[in-house]
Amino acid sequence: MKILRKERGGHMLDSKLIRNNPESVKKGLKVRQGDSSLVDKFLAVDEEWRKVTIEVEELQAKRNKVSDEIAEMKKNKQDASRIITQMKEVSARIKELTDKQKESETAAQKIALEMPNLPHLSVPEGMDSRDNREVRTHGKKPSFKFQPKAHDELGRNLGILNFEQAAKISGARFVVYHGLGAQLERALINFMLDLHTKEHGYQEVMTPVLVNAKSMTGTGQLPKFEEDLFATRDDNFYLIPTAEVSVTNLHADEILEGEKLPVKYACYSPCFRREAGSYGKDVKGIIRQHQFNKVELVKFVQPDKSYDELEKLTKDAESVLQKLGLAYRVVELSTGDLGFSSAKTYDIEVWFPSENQYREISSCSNFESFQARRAGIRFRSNPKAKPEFIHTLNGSGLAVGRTFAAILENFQLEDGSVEIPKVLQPYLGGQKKLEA
RNA sequence: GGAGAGGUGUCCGAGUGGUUGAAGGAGCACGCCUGGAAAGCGUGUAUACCGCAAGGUAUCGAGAGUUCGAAUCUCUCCCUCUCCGCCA
Repeated sequence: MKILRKERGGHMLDSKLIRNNPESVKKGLKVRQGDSSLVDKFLAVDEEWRKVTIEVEELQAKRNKVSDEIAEMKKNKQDASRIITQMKEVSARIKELTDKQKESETAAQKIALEMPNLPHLSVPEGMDSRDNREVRTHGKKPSFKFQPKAHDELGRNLGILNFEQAAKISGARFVVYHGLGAQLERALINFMLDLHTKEHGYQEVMTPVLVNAKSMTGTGQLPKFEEDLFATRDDNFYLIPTAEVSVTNLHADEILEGEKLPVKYACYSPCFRREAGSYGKDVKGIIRQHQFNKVELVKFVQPDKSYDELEKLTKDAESVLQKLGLAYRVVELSTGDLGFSSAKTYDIEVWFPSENQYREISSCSNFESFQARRAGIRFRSNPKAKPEFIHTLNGSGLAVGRTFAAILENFQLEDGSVEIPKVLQPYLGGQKKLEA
């Protein structure tokens, strides 16, 4: 029976919301280019579930009552065999109905887990990324008196990036960092973690990068996006595509104390993505790799604060770019471009001179209670209050490889050397420049 | 990998087939007591689902089974701990 409870809790959207406001849920799904027919499918199965459940519970109530009577009779040495025979039938019927109940339960869950989150009302409506809205820009784009080179060319020439070796030992979409390159990557990780832990109040964690299917379901990667994930062959593990998965699930099936909120974590981890369906896209350089490093920020907050916290989270991520001196802009994703689990997302895009365009380097999202419902993360606003679903947020702070690439491109000199941003120099033994 | 032990409510901990949602204790909350506090005494202290409600149902690691009835019996799995082996 426990599984029933768990599965009910496993819905992404509140099943009561779907039941009571099917039209607004449909609208929400439509506006983000989702499949609104899922609502009617869910409702049909849910109705069946409720019908069976009511009957099951009535019979169970009867069984419980008669069982007590049988116990009483036996105690008084009375013959109970007639009732026992009757109850055999009742039990058989319960079994039958329970199977049916489980069936509709599973079906309802399957549908519900496929439903994406509903967008927040402030999110601009749109079909796709072309309808995203620029919120602000920051920093001055560098101007060059020469043709700026792409980061992969710079990295190769400096001897700090080696794609051939990576292809040899692994395959396409991998890279090997050498010497100061490896050190720069490490410096960036340390710089970001120090900034977020010392100045922004995040608690540092380091988690497993291999997680189970339950965790992947909790944050929304499963069941729908299995093809994007790497999995281990002989054990039931998935490699995390982002530390969001392991960090958010840190508090799965927990009830947090309201006074301790917000809980904020910063986590460095390697991330693994199959990039299925992105063949031919960003094949050059380190922009799109199967494995990359990222410092992730994750927050658990009270629902009424989550949108303020999203603004703060985005600014925390932005401050990394500000300190590094990289030009960027913040973009608000339209309903059509929103990630599966997100209610609202800001992308931070850093300037890439060789491409003459901004590219995503961070994605900051408010998931509201979507992940909390799937993962069972709740809080009590005070010790006596009823538990409520918490709101979860996360954002890259930042994608390290892309930051590495942006530094090479933005701070390159005509001779192919690269100036190291001041804030990173202490992390590199005072080194001021990358030179061949 | 081998051998063994164990998984019960916020925590500790009883419970081996019948009013056990679950003894007892701790903690916490409220009340009494007190000049105030401690002690002491009393009361309360899970979650989810269905239902307008009354109420009902479920939950003692997970799943399956035996039974009229399972926290208690059987099987499978997961996890934790101890010892041995191996090892960064």
